[in-house]
Amino acid sequence: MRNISDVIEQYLKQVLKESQANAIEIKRQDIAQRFECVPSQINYVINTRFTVEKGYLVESKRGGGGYIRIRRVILHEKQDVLSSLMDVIHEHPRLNEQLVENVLIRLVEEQMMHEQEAQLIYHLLSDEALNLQVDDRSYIRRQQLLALMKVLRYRNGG
Amino acid sequence: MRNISDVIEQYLKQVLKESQANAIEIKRQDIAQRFECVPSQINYVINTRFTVEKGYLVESKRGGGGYIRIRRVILHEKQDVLSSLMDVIHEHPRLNEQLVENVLIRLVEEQMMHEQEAQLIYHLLSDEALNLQVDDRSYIRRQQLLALMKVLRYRNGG
DNA sequence: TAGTCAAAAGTCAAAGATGGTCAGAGGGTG
DNA sequence: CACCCTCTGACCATCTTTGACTTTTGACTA
Repeated sequence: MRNISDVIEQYLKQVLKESQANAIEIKRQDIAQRFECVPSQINYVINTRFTVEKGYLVESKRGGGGYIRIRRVILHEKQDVLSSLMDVIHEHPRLNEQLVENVLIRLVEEQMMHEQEAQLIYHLLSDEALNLQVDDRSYIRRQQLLALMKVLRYRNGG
Repeated sequence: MRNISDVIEQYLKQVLKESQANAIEIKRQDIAQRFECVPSQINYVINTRFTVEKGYLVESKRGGGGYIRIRRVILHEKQDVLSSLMDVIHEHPRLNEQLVENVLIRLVEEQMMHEQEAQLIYHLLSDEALNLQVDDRSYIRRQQLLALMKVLRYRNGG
């Protein structure tokens, strides 16, 4: 294998495969030392090889006792629904309650989330909760709906 | 376990669980000695792990015969859990990710919402989604958490 | 009773321990 | 050469650990 990133990637996937749980916890510094590279190389490997699209979820904690946790997740099969909804969200300059409702209803219809969850989120994104200028409301809604889509991508085994 | 704070946290929770009453009384110096750390480490553990929103109440007394008493708050009415959390949300000037997480975990523990719902909301309220100034983030989180409480109130028969 | 002292616990800021980011250098390939 | 990955290191953010200094409390003493 030519580059160190590929080697580290293989190593991490191997460890992941061998672990009972579908998750591993590593110390960045340890891995860097093992492969004699700078610590930020590990971030590079994670950012390029362990992305959500590829079915991995990464969490970490800094400070004493810090760690990086890599989890294997199952991607939702309806990625196309999500990307089409993301397009809608991007294209609309103004995101009003009606649009939020439509998006949420669609997600429920596609069985990507439960009625109750949609209900909750609808309230969080209501005009009442987002007591702001129209533009700011749109901004928050856009950000949060996109964040929602991101979570729904895997929404399984996580 | 990764760091001494986590170890002490687990220990205290264990002792709390094993005690008949839902409260324990410790001597700071004793705990520090047992875990070979400085006494103020105990304060750190208490301040970060036994907070009000997590459902703990801490009282103490200095001087001879001093102690630290940790009490697990047990609220029988869901209504009480909600209003206690609303108080926390109102009182905190800054609502960071950690506090949001604590509140959501508490709501799940108290069986007022499902794990997955908490997961979704956590992501909507993350720093990443709320890409704003600190104060604006706090404002949105406060508004939305309060909106959440409101929904949970009638959803759980308040 | 008031003052003093020692024995707790509290506070806070600095140091330590991790991980994250980003821009630029390095290197391989069409 | 141009472009796209990789690699590196300086600088940043966050969580933990430590210790000096402060406050509170109760017992003892004058």
